[in-house]
Amino acid sequence: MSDIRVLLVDDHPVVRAGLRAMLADFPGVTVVAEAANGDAALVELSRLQTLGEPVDLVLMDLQMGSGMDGVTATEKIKAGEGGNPPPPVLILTTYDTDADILAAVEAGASGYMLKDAPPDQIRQAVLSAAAGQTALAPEVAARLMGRIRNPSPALSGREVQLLELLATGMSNRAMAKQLFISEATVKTHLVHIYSKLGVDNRTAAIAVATQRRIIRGH
Amino acid sequence: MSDIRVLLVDDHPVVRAGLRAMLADFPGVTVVAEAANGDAALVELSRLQTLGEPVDLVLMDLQMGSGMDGVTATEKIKAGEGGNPPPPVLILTTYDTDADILAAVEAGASGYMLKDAPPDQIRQAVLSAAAGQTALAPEVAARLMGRIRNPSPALSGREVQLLELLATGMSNRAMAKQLFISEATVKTHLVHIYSKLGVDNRTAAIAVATQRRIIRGH
DNA sequence: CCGGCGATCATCCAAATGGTTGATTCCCGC
DNA sequence: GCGGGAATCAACCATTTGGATGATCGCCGG
Repeated sequence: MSDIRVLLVDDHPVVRAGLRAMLADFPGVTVVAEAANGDAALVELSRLQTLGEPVDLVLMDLQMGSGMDGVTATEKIKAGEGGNPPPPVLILTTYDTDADILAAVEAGASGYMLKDAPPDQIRQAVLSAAAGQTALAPEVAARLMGRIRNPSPALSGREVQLLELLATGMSNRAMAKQLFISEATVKTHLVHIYSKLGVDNRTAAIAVATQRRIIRGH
Repeated sequence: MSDIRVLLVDDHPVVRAGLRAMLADFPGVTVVAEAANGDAALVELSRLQTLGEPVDLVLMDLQMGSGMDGVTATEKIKAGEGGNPPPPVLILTTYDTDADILAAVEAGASGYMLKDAPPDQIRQAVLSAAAGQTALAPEVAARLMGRIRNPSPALSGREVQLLELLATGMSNRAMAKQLFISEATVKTHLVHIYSKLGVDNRTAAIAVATQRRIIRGH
Protein backbone atom coordinates (compact mmCIF):
# COMPACT_ATOMS: atom_id res chain seq x y z
CA MET A 1 0.00 0.00 0.00
CA SER A 2 1.36 3.36 -0.94
CA ASP A 3 1.90 6.28 1.39
CA ILE A 4 -0.77 8.72 2.44
CA ARG A 5 -0.11 11.85 0.43
CA VAL A 6 -0.57 14.95 2.56
CA LEU A 7 -0.96 18.64 1.73
CA LEU A 8 0.07 20.98 4.58
CA VAL A 9 -1.70 24.33 4.85
CA ASP A 10 -0.55 26.82 7.48
CA ASP A 11 0.62 30.39 7.29
CA HIS A 12 3.45 29.84 9.75
CA PRO A 13 6.66 28.45 8.29
CA VAL A 14 7.57 27.28 11.77
CA VAL A 15 4.42 25.23 12.09
CA ARG A 16 4.79 23.78 8.61
CA ALA A 17 8.33 22.75 9.46
CA GLY A 18 7.08 21.15 12.66
CA LEU A 19 4.39 19.18 10.90
CA ARG A 20 6.77 18.17 8.16
CA ALA A 21 9.28 16.91 10.71
CA MET A 22 6.58 15.17 12.68
CA LEU A 23 4.95 13.49 9.71
CA ALA A 24 8.35 12.39 8.44
CA ASP A 25 8.53 10.20 11.53
CA PHE A 26 5.21 8.55 10.75
CA PRO A 27 5.65 5.55 8.48
CA GLY A 28 3.20 5.51 5.60
CA VAL A 29 2.83 9.28 5.40
CA THR A 30 4.38 11.64 2.87
CA VAL A 31 4.07 15.41 2.66
CA VAL A 32 3.72 16.17 -1.03
CA ALA A 33 3.07 19.91 -0.90
CA GLU A 34 2.60 22.92 1.33
CA ALA A 35 0.59 26.12 1.16
CA ALA A 36 0.40 29.26 3.28
CA ASN A 37 -3.33 29.84 2.89
CA GLY A 38 -6.55 28.57 1.39
CA ASP A 39 -6.06 30.11 -2.02
CA ALA A 40 -2.66 28.54 -2.42
CA ALA A 41 -4.02 25.25 -1.13
CA LEU A 42 -6.67 25.09 -3.85
CA VAL A 43 -4.05 25.86 -6.47
CA GLU A 44 -1.80 23.12 -5.15
CA LEU A 45 -4.66 20.64 -5.07
CA SER A 46 -5.61 21.05 -8.68
CA ARG A 47 -1.99 21.29 -9.77
CA LEU A 48 -1.21 17.97 -8.13
CA GLN A 49 -4.28 16.36 -9.59
CA THR A 50 -3.46 17.39 -13.11
CA LEU A 51 -0.05 15.86 -12.53
CA GLY A 52 -1.76 12.60 -11.65
CA GLU A 53 -0.52 12.88 -8.09
CA PRO A 54 -3.71 13.40 -6.10
CA VAL A 55 -3.68 14.38 -2.45
CA ASP A 56 -5.06 11.91 0.11
CA LEU A 57 -5.40 14.33 2.99
CA VAL A 58 -5.37 18.06 3.60
CA LEU A 59 -3.96 19.08 6.97
CA MET A 60 -4.99 22.67 7.53
CA ASP A 61 -5.04 25.45 10.09
CA LEU A 62 -8.27 27.39 10.50
CA GLN A 63 -6.75 30.81 11.04
CA MET A 64 -4.65 32.10 8.21
CA GLY A 65 -3.07 35.52 8.41
CA SER A 66 -3.74 36.34 4.82
CA GLY A 67 -5.74 34.82 2.03
CA MET A 68 -8.70 32.49 2.29
CA ASP A 69 -9.42 31.14 5.77
CA GLY A 70 -9.64 27.48 6.65
CA VAL A 71 -13.39 27.19 6.80
CA THR A 72 -13.89 28.73 3.39
CA ALA A 73 -11.09 26.63 1.96
CA THR A 74 -12.66 23.50 3.41
CA GLU A 75 -15.97 24.34 1.82
CA LYS A 76 -14.38 24.90 -1.55
CA ILE A 77 -12.33 21.73 -1.35
CA LYS A 78 -15.43 19.74 -0.45
CA ALA A 79 -17.27 21.38 -3.30
CA GLY A 80 -14.70 19.83 -5.58
CA GLU A 81 -12.95 23.04 -6.55
CA GLY A 82 -9.54 21.61 -5.81
CA GLY A 83 -10.05 18.79 -8.26
CA ASN A 84 -12.14 15.65 -7.81
CA PRO A 85 -12.56 13.62 -5.73
CA PRO A 86 -12.17 15.94 -2.75
CA PRO A 87 -9.72 14.61 -0.17
CA PRO A 88 -10.56 14.51 3.55
CA VAL A 89 -9.72 17.72 5.38
CA LEU A 90 -8.22 17.46 8.85
CA ILE A 91 -8.24 20.71 10.80
CA LEU A 92 -5.27 21.27 13.06
CA THR A 93 -5.61 24.51 14.90
CA THR A 94 -4.97 26.34 18.14
CA TYR A 95 -8.42 27.05 19.52
CA ASP A 96 -11.26 24.81 20.53
CA THR A 97 -14.12 27.25 20.70
CA ASP A 98 -17.58 26.00 19.89
CA ALA A 99 -17.95 28.45 17.04
CA ASP A 100 -14.77 27.31 15.31
CA ILE A 101 -15.52 23.63 15.72
CA LEU A 102 -19.09 23.99 14.50
CA ALA A 103 -18.01 25.99 11.49
CA ALA A 104 -15.32 23.50 10.54
CA VAL A 105 -17.57 20.49 10.89
CA GLU A 106 -20.34 22.15 8.93
CA ALA A 107 -17.86 23.02 6.20
CA GLY A 108 -17.14 19.33 5.82
CA ALA A 109 -13.97 18.79 7.82
CA SER A 110 -13.22 15.15 8.66
CA GLY A 111 -11.49 15.98 11.88
CA TYR A 112 -10.54 18.67 14.35
CA MET A 113 -7.28 18.45 16.26
CA LEU A 114 -5.48 20.91 18.49
CA LYS A 115 -1.90 21.97 17.96
CA ASP A 116 -0.99 21.24 21.54
CA ALA A 117 -1.80 17.57 20.98
CA PRO A 118 1.03 15.09 21.41
CA PRO A 119 2.53 13.70 18.20
CA ASP A 120 0.93 10.33 18.73
CA GLN A 121 -2.55 11.82 18.81
CA ILE A 122 -1.82 13.72 15.64
CA ARG A 123 -0.55 10.56 14.01
CA GLN A 124 -3.74 8.69 14.89
CA ALA A 125 -5.84 11.53 13.56
CA VAL A 126 -3.95 11.66 10.27
CA LEU A 127 -4.36 7.95 9.71
CA SER A 128 -8.04 7.95 10.67
CA ALA A 129 -8.91 10.93 8.52
CA ALA A 130 -7.05 9.56 5.52
CA ALA A 131 -8.99 6.33 5.97
CA GLY A 132 -12.20 8.29 5.67
CA GLN A 133 -13.05 8.24 9.34
CA THR A 134 -13.75 11.13 11.65
CA ALA A 135 -10.98 12.20 13.99
CA LEU A 136 -11.75 14.54 16.84
CA ALA A 137 -9.40 15.62 19.58
CA PRO A 138 -10.46 14.28 22.98
CA GLU A 139 -11.09 17.81 24.21
CA VAL A 140 -13.22 18.52 21.19
CA ALA A 141 -15.09 15.23 21.42
CA ALA A 142 -15.73 15.81 25.10
CA ARG A 143 -17.05 19.24 24.36
CA LEU A 144 -19.43 17.93 21.73
CA MET A 145 -20.54 15.14 24.07
CA GLY A 146 -21.20 17.49 26.94
CA ARG A 147 -23.16 19.56 24.52
CA ILE A 148 -25.35 16.61 23.61
CA ARG A 149 -25.84 15.19 27.11
CA ASN A 150 -26.39 18.59 28.63
CA PRO A 151 -29.69 20.05 27.56
CA SER A 152 -27.87 23.36 27.65
CA PRO A 153 -29.91 25.34 25.20
CA ALA A 154 -27.86 25.25 22.03
CA LEU A 155 -27.36 28.48 20.22
CA SER A 156 -28.21 28.39 16.55
CA GLY A 157 -25.53 29.17 14.01
CA ARG A 158 -26.99 32.56 13.38
CA GLU A 159 -27.03 33.34 17.07
CA VAL A 160 -23.38 32.43 17.45
CA GLN A 161 -22.67 34.67 14.50
CA LEU A 162 -24.46 37.52 16.26
CA LEU A 163 -22.50 36.86 19.41
CA GLU A 164 -19.25 37.10 17.55
CA LEU A 165 -20.12 40.48 16.12
CA LEU A 166 -21.43 41.52 19.51
CA ALA A 167 -18.06 40.74 21.06
CA THR A 168 -16.36 43.13 18.69
CA GLY A 169 -18.43 45.91 20.20
CA MET A 170 -20.84 46.52 17.36
CA SER A 171 -24.21 48.20 17.94
CA ASN A 172 -27.47 46.60 16.89
CA ARG A 173 -27.60 48.88 13.91
CA ALA A 174 -24.07 48.02 12.84
CA MET A 175 -24.74 44.30 13.14
CA ALA A 176 -27.94 44.67 11.16
CA LYS A 177 -26.06 46.35 8.34
CA GLN A 178 -23.26 43.84 8.43
CA LEU A 179 -25.64 40.88 8.23
CA PHE A 180 -28.08 42.52 5.82
CA ILE A 181 -31.01 42.13 8.22
CA SER A 182 -33.14 44.63 10.12
CA GLU A 183 -32.46 45.93 13.59
CA ALA A 184 -35.67 44.25 14.66
CA THR A 185 -34.27 40.87 13.70
CA VAL A 186 -31.04 41.59 15.48
CA LYS A 187 -32.99 42.36 18.62
CA THR A 188 -35.00 39.21 18.31
CA HIS A 189 -31.83 37.15 18.03
CA LEU A 190 -30.33 38.95 20.99
CA VAL A 191 -33.35 38.24 23.15
CA HIS A 192 -33.07 34.56 22.28
CA ILE A 193 -29.37 34.59 23.03
CA TYR A 194 -29.94 36.26 26.39
CA SER A 195 -32.53 33.74 27.45
CA LYS A 196 -30.42 30.80 26.31
CA LEU A 197 -27.38 32.10 28.15
CA GLY A 198 -29.36 33.15 31.20
CA VAL A 199 -28.36 36.79 31.08
CA ASP A 200 -30.19 40.04 30.44
CA ASN A 201 -27.80 42.31 28.60
CA ARG A 202 -25.20 42.20 25.89
CA THR A 203 -22.09 42.59 27.96
CA ALA A 204 -23.11 39.76 30.25
CA ALA A 205 -23.82 37.67 27.16
CA ILE A 206 -20.30 38.26 25.94
CA ALA A 207 -18.87 37.44 29.35
CA VAL A 208 -20.76 34.15 29.56
CA ALA A 209 -20.14 33.20 25.94
CA THR A 210 -16.45 33.85 26.33
CA GLN A 211 -16.26 31.90 29.55
CA ARG A 212 -18.07 28.93 28.00
CA ARG A 213 -15.82 29.14 25.01
CA ILE A 214 -18.75 29.62 22.69
CA ILE A 215 -16.80 32.44 21.16
CA ARG A 216 -13.16 33.36 21.30
CA GLY A 217 -12.07 35.87 23.88
CA HIS A 218 -8.88 37.17 22.42
CA MET B 1 33.57 29.31 19.05
CA SER B 2 31.04 26.93 20.47
CA ASP B 3 27.41 26.67 19.48
CA ILE B 4 24.66 28.91 20.79
CA ARG B 5 22.80 26.81 23.31
CA VAL B 6 19.05 27.34 23.01
CA LEU B 7 16.11 26.51 25.28
CA LEU B 8 12.78 26.18 23.42
CA VAL B 9 9.61 27.10 25.30
CA ASP B 10 6.25 26.52 23.63
CA ASP B 11 3.18 24.58 24.65
CA HIS B 12 2.67 23.14 21.17
CA PRO B 13 4.68 20.03 20.35
CA VAL B 14 4.18 20.86 16.69
CA VAL B 15 5.77 24.28 17.06
CA ARG B 16 8.63 22.93 19.13
CA ALA B 17 9.29 20.34 16.44
CA GLY B 18 9.24 23.07 13.82
CA LEU B 19 11.70 25.23 15.68
CA ARG B 20 13.91 22.26 16.42
CA ALA B 21 13.97 21.33 12.74
CA MET B 22 14.55 24.91 11.71
CA LEU B 23 17.33 25.56 14.18
CA ALA B 24 19.00 22.30 13.24
CA ASP B 25 19.58 23.84 9.81
CA PHE B 26 21.27 26.87 11.33
CA PRO B 27 25.00 26.28 11.80
CA GLY B 28 26.25 27.34 15.21
CA VAL B 29 22.96 26.74 17.00
CA THR B 30 22.03 23.82 19.24
CA VAL B 31 18.76 23.15 21.02
CA VAL B 32 19.71 21.83 24.42
CA ALA B 33 16.30 21.62 26.06
CA GLU B 34 12.58 22.21 25.65
CA ALA B 35 9.75 23.19 27.93
CA ALA B 36 6.00 23.47 27.52
CA ASN B 37 5.50 26.50 29.75
CA GLY B 38 7.21 29.08 31.93
CA ASP B 39 7.37 26.95 35.04
CA ALA B 40 9.08 24.13 33.21
CA ALA B 41 11.39 26.61 31.52
CA LEU B 42 12.65 27.94 34.84
CA VAL B 43 13.22 24.41 36.07
CA GLU B 44 15.15 23.54 32.93
CA LEU B 45 17.25 26.69 33.19
CA SER B 46 18.44 26.03 36.70
CA ARG B 47 18.84 22.33 36.04
CA LEU B 48 21.12 23.02 33.10
CA GLN B 49 23.09 25.57 35.05
CA THR B 50 23.75 23.23 37.93
CA LEU B 51 24.96 20.77 35.31
CA GLY B 52 27.44 23.37 34.12
CA GLU B 53 25.67 23.60 30.78
CA PRO B 54 24.21 27.10 30.83
CA VAL B 55 21.71 28.28 28.23
CA ASP B 56 22.72 31.07 25.84
CA LEU B 57 19.25 31.95 24.60
CA VAL B 58 15.64 31.30 25.54
CA LEU B 59 13.26 31.14 22.58
CA MET B 60 9.79 31.46 23.98
CA ASP B 61 6.14 31.84 23.04
CA LEU B 62 4.10 34.40 24.97
CA GLN B 63 0.86 32.45 25.16
CA MET B 64 1.07 29.20 26.97
CA GLY B 65 -2.02 27.07 27.43
CA SER B 66 -1.16 26.07 30.96
CA GLY B 67 1.38 27.16 33.49
CA MET B 68 3.23 30.42 33.70
CA ASP B 69 2.83 32.73 30.71
CA GLY B 70 5.71 34.10 28.69
CA VAL B 71 5.77 37.59 30.15
CA THR B 72 5.90 36.35 33.72
CA ALA B 73 8.53 33.78 32.79
CA THR B 74 10.62 36.45 31.10
CA GLU B 75 10.47 38.60 34.22
CA LYS B 76 11.54 35.74 36.43
CA ILE B 77 14.34 34.74 34.11
CA LYS B 78 15.62 38.30 34.02
CA ALA B 79 15.36 38.45 37.80
CA GLY B 80 17.84 35.62 37.87
CA GLU B 81 15.44 32.93 39.10
CA GLY B 82 16.52 30.53 36.42
CA GLY B 83 20.12 30.66 37.53
CA ASN B 84 22.65 33.41 36.90
CA PRO B 85 23.54 35.05 34.62
CA PRO B 86 20.15 35.36 32.92
CA PRO B 87 20.26 34.48 29.22
CA PRO B 88 18.65 36.71 26.58
CA VAL B 89 14.99 35.95 25.95
CA LEU B 90 13.72 36.03 22.38
CA ILE B 91 9.95 36.06 22.11
CA LEU B 92 8.54 34.18 19.14
CA THR B 93 4.81 34.39 19.11
CA THR B 94 1.73 34.61 16.95
CA TYR B 95 0.28 38.00 17.78
CA ASP B 96 1.69 41.47 17.52
CA THR B 97 -0.74 43.40 19.68
CA ASP B 98 0.59 46.54 21.31
CA ALA B 99 0.09 45.31 24.82
CA ASP B 100 1.87 42.04 24.14
CA ILE B 101 4.89 43.72 22.69
CA LEU B 102 5.05 46.35 25.39
CA ALA B 103 4.69 43.77 28.12
CA ALA B 104 7.41 41.58 26.64
CA VAL B 105 9.84 44.44 26.19
CA GLU B 106 9.15 45.75 29.69
CA ALA B 107 9.69 42.27 31.08
CA GLY B 108 13.15 42.35 29.59
CA ALA B 109 12.83 40.42 26.35
CA SER B 110 15.70 40.94 23.90
CA GLY B 111 13.55 40.47 20.87
CA TYR B 112 10.07 39.93 19.53
CA MET B 113 9.51 37.87 16.40
CA LEU B 114 6.36 36.56 14.77
CA LYS B 115 5.81 32.92 13.95
CA ASP B 116 4.89 33.69 10.39
CA ALA B 117 8.36 35.07 9.78
CA PRO B 118 10.49 33.31 7.18
CA PRO B 119 13.23 31.04 8.53
CA ASP B 120 15.93 33.46 7.53
CA GLN B 121 14.46 36.24 9.63
CA ILE B 122 14.21 33.90 12.58
CA ARG B 123 17.81 32.85 12.10
CA GLN B 124 18.97 36.47 12.10
CA ALA B 125 16.97 37.17 15.25
CA VAL B 126 18.39 34.16 17.06
CA LEU B 127 21.95 35.17 16.26
CA SER B 128 21.38 38.81 17.18
CA ALA B 129 19.66 38.04 20.44
CA ALA B 130 22.30 35.52 21.47
CA ALA B 131 24.93 38.18 20.75
CA GLY B 132 23.19 40.45 23.22
CA GLN B 133 21.55 42.67 20.64
CA THR B 134 17.91 43.54 20.23
CA ALA B 135 15.97 41.79 17.49
CA LEU B 136 12.55 43.05 16.50
CA ALA B 137 10.42 41.84 13.63
CA PRO B 138 9.89 44.58 11.03
CA GLU B 139 6.16 44.59 11.73
CA VAL B 140 6.83 44.96 15.43
CA ALA B 141 9.39 47.71 14.96
CA ALA B 142 6.97 49.62 12.79
CA ARG B 143 4.23 49.26 15.36
CA LEU B 144 6.43 50.53 18.16
CA MET B 145 7.36 53.52 16.06
CA GLY B 146 3.73 54.35 15.44
CA ARG B 147 3.08 54.00 19.13
CA ILE B 148 5.81 56.43 20.06
CA ARG B 149 4.66 58.98 17.54
CA ASN B 150 1.08 58.59 18.63
CA PRO B 151 0.99 57.61 22.31
CA SER B 152 -2.41 56.54 23.56
CA PRO B 153 -3.53 58.04 26.85
CA ALA B 154 -3.10 55.75 29.82
CA LEU B 155 -6.12 54.63 31.78
CA SER B 156 -6.18 55.46 35.46
CA GLY B 157 -6.34 52.67 38.01
CA ARG B 158 -9.95 53.41 38.75
CA GLU B 159 -10.79 53.28 35.08
CA VAL B 160 -9.18 49.89 34.67
CA GLN B 161 -11.14 48.73 37.69
CA LEU B 162 -14.33 49.89 36.00
CA LEU B 163 -13.36 48.10 32.83
CA GLU B 164 -12.86 44.86 34.68
CA LEU B 165 -16.32 45.01 36.19
CA LEU B 166 -17.67 46.06 32.84
CA ALA B 167 -16.23 42.94 31.24
CA THR B 168 -18.17 40.74 33.65
CA GLY B 169 -21.36 42.16 32.21
CA MET B 170 -22.40 44.39 35.11
CA SER B 171 -24.77 47.32 34.60
CA ASN B 172 -23.88 50.86 35.62
CA ARG B 173 -26.05 50.53 38.67
CA ALA B 174 -24.45 47.26 39.70
CA MET B 175 -20.97 48.71 39.29
CA ALA B 176 -21.95 51.77 41.29
CA LYS B 177 -23.13 49.59 44.17
CA GLN B 178 -20.07 47.39 43.98
CA LEU B 179 -17.70 50.35 44.11
CA PHE B 180 -19.76 52.41 46.56
CA ILE B 181 -20.06 55.32 44.17
CA SER B 182 -23.00 56.88 42.34
CA GLU B 183 -24.18 55.93 38.90
CA ALA B 184 -23.25 59.43 37.80
CA THR B 185 -19.64 58.76 38.68
CA VAL B 186 -19.69 55.46 36.91
CA LYS B 187 -20.94 57.20 33.80
CA THR B 188 -18.25 59.84 34.03
CA HIS B 189 -15.58 57.19 34.27
CA LEU B 190 -17.08 55.33 31.33
CA VAL B 191 -17.07 58.44 29.18
CA HIS B 192 -13.38 58.95 29.97
CA ILE B 193 -12.65 55.33 29.18
CA TYR B 194 -14.48 55.54 25.87
CA SER B 195 -12.57 58.59 24.77
CA LYS B 196 -9.22 57.13 25.81
CA LEU B 197 -9.91 53.90 23.99
CA GLY B 198 -11.40 55.63 21.00
CA VAL B 199 -14.77 53.87 21.18
CA ASP B 200 -18.32 54.96 21.89
CA ASN B 201 -19.98 52.18 23.83
CA ARG B 202 -19.27 49.64 26.51
CA THR B 203 -19.03 46.54 24.40
CA ALA B 204 -16.52 48.15 22.09
CA ALA B 205 -14.56 49.29 25.12
CA ILE B 206 -14.37 45.71 26.33
CA ALA B 207 -13.35 44.50 22.90
CA VAL B 208 -10.54 47.02 22.63
CA ALA B 209 -9.40 46.62 26.22
CA THR B 210 -9.33 42.86 25.86
CA GLN B 211 -7.42 43.01 22.64
CA ARG B 212 -4.88 45.38 24.09
CA ARG B 213 -4.66 43.18 27.12
CA ILE B 214 -5.62 46.01 29.41
CA ILE B 215 -7.94 43.49 30.95
CA ARG B 216 -7.88 39.75 30.65
CA GLY B 217 -10.37 38.19 28.31
CA HIS B 218 -10.59 34.65 29.54
C1' DC C 1 -48.87 16.92 5.44
C1' DC C 2 -48.57 18.92 9.63
C1' DG C 3 -45.98 20.75 13.73
C1' DG C 4 -42.04 22.88 15.24
C1' DC C 5 -38.13 25.62 14.82
C1' DG C 6 -35.10 29.03 12.80
C1' DA C 7 -34.88 33.31 10.61
C1' DT C 8 -37.02 37.24 9.33
C1' DC C 9 -39.60 41.71 10.35
C1' DA C 10 -42.91 45.23 12.78
C1' DT C 11 -44.68 48.06 16.58
C1' DC C 12 -44.94 49.88 21.06
C1' DC C 13 -43.16 51.00 25.40
C1' DA C 14 -40.00 51.03 29.42
C1' DA C 15 -35.42 51.14 31.01
C1' DA C 16 -30.63 51.61 30.44
C1' DT C 17 -27.00 53.75 28.38
C1' DG C 18 -24.45 57.61 26.21
C1' DG C 19 -23.22 62.72 25.94
C1' DT C 20 -22.94 67.24 27.87
C1' DT C 21 -22.24 70.70 31.15
C1' DG C 22 -20.84 72.09 35.35
C1' DA C 23 -19.19 71.64 40.06
C1' DT C 24 -16.47 70.02 44.30
C1' DT C 25 -12.70 67.80 46.62
C1' DC C 26 -8.15 65.97 47.06
C1' DC C 27 -3.51 65.33 45.99
C1' DC C 28 0.68 65.95 43.39
C1' DG C 29 4.33 68.55 41.31
C1' DC C 30 6.47 72.82 39.87
C1' DG D 1 0.42 78.31 46.44
C1' DC D 2 -1.30 77.40 41.96
C1' DG D 3 -2.49 74.44 37.92
C1' DG D 4 -3.89 70.08 36.69
C1' DG D 5 -5.43 65.62 36.83
C1' DA D 6 -8.21 62.07 39.28
C1' DA D 7 -12.34 61.07 41.50
C1' DT D 8 -16.62 62.30 42.95
C1' DC D 9 -21.54 63.87 42.05
C1' DA D 10 -25.89 66.25 39.73
C1' DA D 11 -29.20 67.35 36.17
C1' DC D 12 -30.69 67.10 31.65
C1' DC D 13 -31.56 65.12 27.18
C1' DA D 14 -30.88 62.04 23.06
C1' DT D 15 -30.15 57.53 21.62
C1' DT D 16 -29.88 52.72 22.29
C1' DT D 17 -31.17 48.71 24.22
C1' DG D 18 -34.37 45.49 26.29
C1' DG D 19 -38.93 43.16 26.54
C1' DA D 20 -43.40 41.84 24.84
C1' DT D 21 -46.46 40.49 21.29
C1' DG D 22 -47.50 39.00 16.96
C1' DA D 23 -46.70 37.68 12.29
C1' DT D 24 -44.71 35.47 7.83
C1' DC D 25 -41.81 32.15 5.43
C1' DG D 26 -39.14 27.97 4.57
C1' DC D 27 -37.35 23.72 5.93
C1' DC D 28 -37.04 19.28 8.22
C1' DG D 29 -38.76 15.14 10.35
C1' DG D 30 -42.29 12.15 11.99
